[in-house]
Amino acid sequence: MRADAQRNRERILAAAEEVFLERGANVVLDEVAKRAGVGVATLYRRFPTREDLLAAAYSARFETFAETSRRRDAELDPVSALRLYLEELVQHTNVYRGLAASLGTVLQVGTPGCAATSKEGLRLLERAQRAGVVRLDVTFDDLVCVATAISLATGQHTSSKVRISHLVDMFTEGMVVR
Amino acid sequence: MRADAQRNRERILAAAEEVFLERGANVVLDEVAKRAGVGVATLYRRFPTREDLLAAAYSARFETFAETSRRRDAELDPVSALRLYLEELVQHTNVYRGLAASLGTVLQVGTPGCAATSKEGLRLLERAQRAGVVRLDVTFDDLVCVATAISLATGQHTSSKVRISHLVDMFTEGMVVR
DNA sequence: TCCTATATGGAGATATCCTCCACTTCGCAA
DNA sequence: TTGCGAAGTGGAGGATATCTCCATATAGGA
Repeated sequence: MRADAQRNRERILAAAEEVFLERGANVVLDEVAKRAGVGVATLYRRFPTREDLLAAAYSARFETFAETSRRRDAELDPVSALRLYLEELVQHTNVYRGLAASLGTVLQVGTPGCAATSKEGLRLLERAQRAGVVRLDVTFDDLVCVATAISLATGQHTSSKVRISHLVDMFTEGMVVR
Repeated sequence: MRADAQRNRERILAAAEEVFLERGANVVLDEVAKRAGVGVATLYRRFPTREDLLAAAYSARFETFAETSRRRDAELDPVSALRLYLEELVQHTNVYRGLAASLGTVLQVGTPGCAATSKEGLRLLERAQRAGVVRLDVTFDDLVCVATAISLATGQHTSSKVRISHLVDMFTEGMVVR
């Protein structure tokens, strides 16, 4: 990519981050372009769909999230690790209002951060399954569905950390082998 | 309501049912008006928002659904009844492609069928809670969010009865007292 | 039959998405 | 350096969708 294009790409991501934070994941994209000081065409050329932009804007956060999770691996038993992963995934999803409904799509976009997050989730899931503490019929997509449900249930109202934690507990219990 | 207005209302609902089934819940509403042989203004006057129209068009189905659920009350234990309710709610939601995202709003619109469905869900939930088999901190809104998430996760692909059932199981497990 | 509250339709104002293309800029090769 | 082709750009405007305004029509009671 040409240097100027790269520069614009970064400006767009910075603007997207700001605008999504302020006004949610469903803002008019012209607003993002304007804030980035760039034409809409440039934005659409680089990020053909809203999900592409969301995934890219969120990539860095997701990257950090995955890395953090990976790093504390040894400290937690498989179920606690999975539980915490889910809780943090929901919290991240709630950062952009309206992201919940697209979480599945966004995670599939394949941005480095999204890929890392999916990979880490899968790793934790499989670890727990190998340890025989989580049901074998649970898939990573199921986890995403759980995170979506919790995010939908808690996203509207101002971040109720307690309630998120509560719901995560509840549904993690549902996945545990008894 | 004047007789001609009533007639038009019914035509709009019949057209909406057809069009939503064929092309999903996000079709252009002009299409519905055209098929009903009515101006758009008439449609918007009667159903100010898409959700109003969806709720009205879906009212009959939801009515039947609630009634069916109510009728088999004696045959099932509280958890099985709740589980089946959830599964059927998701299946109904998937009938109109794209309805999932509006499920919460639609259920709140207060059409007779929607009200009956909410009421029945709440009844089943409270019955299970009184029987001490479902956690007391689960609300009806949580159920709706779960149904929405499952519907979002399964709605795109056809023939996902197995997957729906699996996800419903998982979430139900989580809500059960152990 | 008349009269008016009620209802109608479709043109068009408004909003959003996305593309086209004339023009600009980068950066390599000579 | 400079020239030049490939890469990139912006914003006007087409396409699509939503929703309203208001001149006109009509049901149905008096």
